[in-house]
Amino acid sequence: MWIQRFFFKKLALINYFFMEYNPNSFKADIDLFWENNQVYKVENESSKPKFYVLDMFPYPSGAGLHVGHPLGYIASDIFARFKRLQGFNVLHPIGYDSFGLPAEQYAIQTGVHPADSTKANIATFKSQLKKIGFSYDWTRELMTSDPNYYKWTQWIFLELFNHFYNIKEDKANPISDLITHFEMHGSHQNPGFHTTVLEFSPQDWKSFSEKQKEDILMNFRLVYRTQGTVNWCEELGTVLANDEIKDGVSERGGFPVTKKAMMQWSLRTSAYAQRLLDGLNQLDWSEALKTMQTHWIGRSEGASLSFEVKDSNIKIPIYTTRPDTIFGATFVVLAPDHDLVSVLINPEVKESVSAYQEFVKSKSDRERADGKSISGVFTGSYAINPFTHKPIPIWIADYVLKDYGTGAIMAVPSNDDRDMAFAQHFDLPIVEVIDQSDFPEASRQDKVGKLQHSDFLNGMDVAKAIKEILKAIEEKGLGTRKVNYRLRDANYSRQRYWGEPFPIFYDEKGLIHALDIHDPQCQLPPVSDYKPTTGGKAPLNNNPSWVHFAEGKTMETDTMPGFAGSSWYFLRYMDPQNDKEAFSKKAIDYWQSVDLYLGGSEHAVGHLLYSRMWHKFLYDIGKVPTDEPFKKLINQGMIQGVSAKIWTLKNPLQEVENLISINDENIAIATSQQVFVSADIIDDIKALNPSTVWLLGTFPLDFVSDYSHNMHVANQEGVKSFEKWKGGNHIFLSRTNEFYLVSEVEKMSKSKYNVINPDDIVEKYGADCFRMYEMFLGPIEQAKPWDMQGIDGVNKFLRRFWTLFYDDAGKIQLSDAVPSKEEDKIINTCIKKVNEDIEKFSLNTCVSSFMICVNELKKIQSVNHEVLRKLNILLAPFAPYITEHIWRDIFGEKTSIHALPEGETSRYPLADESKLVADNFDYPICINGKKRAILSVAIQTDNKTLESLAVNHEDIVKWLDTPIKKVIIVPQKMINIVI
RNA sequence: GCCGAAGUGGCGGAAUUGGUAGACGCGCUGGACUCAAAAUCCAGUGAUAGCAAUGUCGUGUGGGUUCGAUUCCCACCUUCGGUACCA
Repeated sequence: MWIQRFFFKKLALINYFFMEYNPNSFKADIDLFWENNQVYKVENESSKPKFYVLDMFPYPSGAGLHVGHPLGYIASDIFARFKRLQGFNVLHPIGYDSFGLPAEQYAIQTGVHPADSTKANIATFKSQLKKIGFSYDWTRELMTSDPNYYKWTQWIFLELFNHFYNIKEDKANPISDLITHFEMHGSHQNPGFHTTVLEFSPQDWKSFSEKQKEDILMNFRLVYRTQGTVNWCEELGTVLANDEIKDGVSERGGFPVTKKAMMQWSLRTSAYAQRLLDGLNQLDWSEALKTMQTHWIGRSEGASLSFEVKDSNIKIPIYTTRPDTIFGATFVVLAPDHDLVSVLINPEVKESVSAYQEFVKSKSDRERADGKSISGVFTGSYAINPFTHKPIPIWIADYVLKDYGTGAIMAVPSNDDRDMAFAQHFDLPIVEVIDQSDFPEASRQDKVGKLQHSDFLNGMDVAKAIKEILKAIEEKGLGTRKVNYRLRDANYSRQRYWGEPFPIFYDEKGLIHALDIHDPQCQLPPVSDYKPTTGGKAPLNNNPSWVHFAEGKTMETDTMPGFAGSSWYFLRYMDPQNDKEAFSKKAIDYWQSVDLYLGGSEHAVGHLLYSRMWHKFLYDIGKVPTDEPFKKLINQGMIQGVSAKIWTLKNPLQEVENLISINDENIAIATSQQVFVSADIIDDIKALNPSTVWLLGTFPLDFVSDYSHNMHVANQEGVKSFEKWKGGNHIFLSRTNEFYLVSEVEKMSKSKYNVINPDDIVEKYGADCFRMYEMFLGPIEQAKPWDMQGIDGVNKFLRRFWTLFYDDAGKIQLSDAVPSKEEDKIINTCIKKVNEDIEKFSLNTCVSSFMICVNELKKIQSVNHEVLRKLNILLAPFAPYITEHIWRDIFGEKTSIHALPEGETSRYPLADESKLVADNFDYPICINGKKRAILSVAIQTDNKTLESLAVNHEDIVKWLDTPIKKVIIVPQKMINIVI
């Protein structure tokens, strides 16, 4: 008997081995098949229409890929495969944004060259990506830190350097054109976009020294050198990026950060402000994203005018969007670092002014913003209001910024909250110039109301008053209408090692010279130390022989910012191996621009704005045929991690007494011991001692024994391993032998110990399941926490799909019969829905449709060859492995499901609408909008018959105790009876 | 503060231009198969009252428009993301 059983079991095992769905049994085979046949290799020439699907450039961090990263990659891969199956020649590349701070930080700590750690990180990243089955053309892989790539980043830099923005032609032109203009006409009517107004004649120009000429041209070049401010951290001896600063202090060490002026390279983004704004109209981006860019560019219309200083010939230029309120301008405020401050200060206030300037400098951006405190000092001088002719005091205050407008404002307390607050704080006069009594909801800055106390403007509404006052300002020659942009030029220098070196050196006179980008000197040299040298000089100074590479020549030692390499990488994918140019004309003429870009909204204004500006510039100089790089853009939401947090005391020693008393144990506590408290007793303790200061620490998820609770619970073993991992002795307070943690949803990050590695999921469930589950989680744009709970549903679906083709006996014999009416309906419903939803990027509902389709086919036990073949192709973009396997194993195909032979225009099934027409429709009959009955009728039934059927329906009659007022029939939707 | 997104069962989420709220999946409950378990299959599953038929309530809150509102309008509340005094 037991022998028989044994035999039987063994047989079952064999069966299991061959016929059960086991994704990992054929994965390697298919990966090899794809690679050997170069299924995803894309040519720059094709008779097929092109389509370019781009993924956001990943930074290859040491932590590797977590389940959040692939969300967008999977979605774009589905779309790329969908397009390919529709007969498009699809460019779908990947590469790495491999310059960046983490690698440099790692180098400082370990001495490992960033190139080496980056290489290792990329290898990990790539192996992880490969496991998920993306249809990338790996021959086009690139990384920004590769000299063969950044050579062309340097080339673009030099092109920018050698161009200026021609405001008359509204495009970038060679700087040589401008020089010619200066030689012939001097500065007069020059077409160059610039920051500082200069006046000189052609004779002046000729007499200028090389250095003077250079300085003038710097005012026009699209990348230029200027005095910029950086976040300086004295204790670390380094410049910090914004995201390295937390709450006004350095993230590492918590040292104070101040503003420091340094000569910096800067990118003249402001020249393109209007075009960047206008270009948004033609883009298929979400309105949310366009709004964000619009705000960032921040166009405002107003007037620029001058206020004369009393008893002086100095004029203060100001910018205002509310010229109508000028009669209410009761003081003038300058930025503390405004150039005119030094000449305006009265001797007796000199000290207090300079003290205030120092005070402002010491404040970080964050402090300026956070501390709502009002500060400022009086300069001792007065300006004359050009309309009231009254003297008004001139102040300096840090709420006015040097970089915006003219760095000076006319303050109108009645119509600006900050001016009002300032006036009240320093007891300055306030004149209410706008009567807003008709608009009780309006804030003081809203442009509504009637003018008062404003001479000839009295009685006008705001819109009219603005028009009139502008006319008056221009007639009197006080100023002009002016458009301003919030968008500022971008700092293009970094005092860092791991970035693109500038192809720039300085001669003995300090003149700037460009290097040939093919010169090996342009490559990033090794350094003895990755830390900055004293005085905030960039780490490249640690290689003196590179810096002083020739007699009298000194290299620029700053490096380019992260956005340099990532602002054009999508163009390089078109022609990645080209060593003659960044990309060939042929390649760009074929691929044009990106058709679909998928990425996170964190890049909304940074990367996406810089890329657009570079692209417009490349368009201006004739290198690209389009002036916008990304036609359609979809933002993917973040997949968040669920973190386990543990309560701990900020100041254990003081609090310990209370804690012990409730724990009923006599524990000796050393000062170094940390006390952790179970979340379920935290309230009790808080009640005992309200002054206790609590902190939430992170608790690695690996140690949590039970994932199913709302609140994580660690058992004793988990607590022990946590303690071991922490090192030292700690005290854990809990009522039971379990320890309660707090669960929190937040960004997945290594430091929060909440990272889920996709490798593990692929290993357990297969790549197809992982891909479909990520899509099934919800809409692509929405952020959502990663939760493994539902993955079984997708896994079950794939198994059921498999059993349409395989049973215990092996392959199922498919039937060549014409599909039944029911089969046709099931498959065409699914085809229709999936086609529509992929286009809409509603991929979660696609997965649902597949589930419904398989469930229904299963129910009627369909073995129809045609139907199942269609379904297999339909599913291929989502689950490339199982479908490729079935394609070959069941349908006996020799070439890949994703490789359309020449001549086949589209393989992706299209719905046959005629199969979807139903004979009957079940009308819900509602009474006053509430469903009361269902009426099943033939589809052609006319409204009159419907009405009489409805009002006589047995479930309806009993409701009709009052007369019918109206019957509303919406064909093939519903019937509503109004009583 | 401002800008943007979103609030629907125990959970993830579905629902065309306003037209049967809760598709699909998870979880849960019961059943079949099994010596048993797993897997699989079948049925049920918003709340509430009722043995049931069925009724009432129900899409963050309060109003409004409409024959009919998750969807449109107004006000408010909450959460998430971005941003920082932009004249």
